[in-house]
Amino acid sequence: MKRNAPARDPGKHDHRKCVHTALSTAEAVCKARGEKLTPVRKRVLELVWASHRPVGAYALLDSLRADGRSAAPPTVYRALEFLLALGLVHRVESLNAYLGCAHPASDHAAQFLICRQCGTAAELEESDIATAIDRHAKRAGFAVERRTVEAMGLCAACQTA
Amino acid sequence: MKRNAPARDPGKHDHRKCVHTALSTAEAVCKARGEKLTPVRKRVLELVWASHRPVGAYALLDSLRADGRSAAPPTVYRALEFLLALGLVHRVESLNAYLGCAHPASDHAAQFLICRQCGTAAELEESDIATAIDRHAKRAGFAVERRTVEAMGLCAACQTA
DNA sequence: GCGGCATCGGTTATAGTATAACAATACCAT
DNA sequence: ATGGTATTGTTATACTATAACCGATGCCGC
Repeated sequence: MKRNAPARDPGKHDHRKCVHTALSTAEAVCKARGEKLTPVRKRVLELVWASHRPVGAYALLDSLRADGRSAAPPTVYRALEFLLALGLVHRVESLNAYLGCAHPASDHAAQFLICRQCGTAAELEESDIATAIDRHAKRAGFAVERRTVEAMGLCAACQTA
Repeated sequence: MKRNAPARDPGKHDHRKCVHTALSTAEAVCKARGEKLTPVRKRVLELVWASHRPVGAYALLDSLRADGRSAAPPTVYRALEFLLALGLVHRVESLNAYLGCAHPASDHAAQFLICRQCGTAAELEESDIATAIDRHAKRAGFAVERRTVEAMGLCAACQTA
């Protein structure tokens, strides 16, 4: 699997802007919730947003160390825990990896489309998927609290290639 | 989380029969596909079916060793790989654990309802959930190959308790 | 200012999950 | 019996995650 190319065709979006938006939103979310976006947390968020691919915790750790920062696994896991709690990043269960959240403002049920070829992940936020799950769960008497929905396959670009 | 009680109210189903059915079906599936259900594989399947809870690979390993069998991680991972390939067990991504498949005959898209209290997992097989995912994926130009759908929450029994 | 408290990050150690690589064995077909 | 293939044994190691403890920092009330 290719993992080093840019996450999307660079012609198709300004990734710098992408990251900048994510960081600004994060500042706003933290302010609103009375939480602090410390340098470590901010840097981890920035690193997660460095691509549109889910990133492993240890890859983030390596990047922190490359910054010259003293870091150990708890450093990155604590930052991720914080960011996850605020909905600023998602965990991709089927990859044990983390992804920047595209819509952190809302307390949403997200779904992911993960390309097995290029590794990019797109985030959906379709309420009817969540609703369908909840409906069948309810029929079984089950009270849903969290949903994990991840589709593996090929993105548009990798299908043609 | 309670993890030692029986998976369901023992009055509600004959679990011995449950396991027996799973093993017979497995024999049939293997025969039909020209694969061998060796003693290790059969035993791992039986252990996975010992409860209606997802079981970790290392718990299976401990059980194999308790049998007096010489076993190491690859022993159980190879058996699981085999059983997964035949659709006889599922992997629950959000728990890194394995669950006997309730409907191994069909090549189905399964969904799971996992109780965070008692640890039991119920398997659904609702085509409309898969269809909803596929529909939104298609709109994004994404070709779905596998879906992971796992709902965490409280089962009927644990809600009343 | 000072003490007390809470939060955060650093550090070490360890738990938990999974696979690579190679050796030995069992099984089957000829 | 012989050779080939599938399976299992064995050792080592990689990858993912958390526990526990400590020191630094900053804030708050007095």
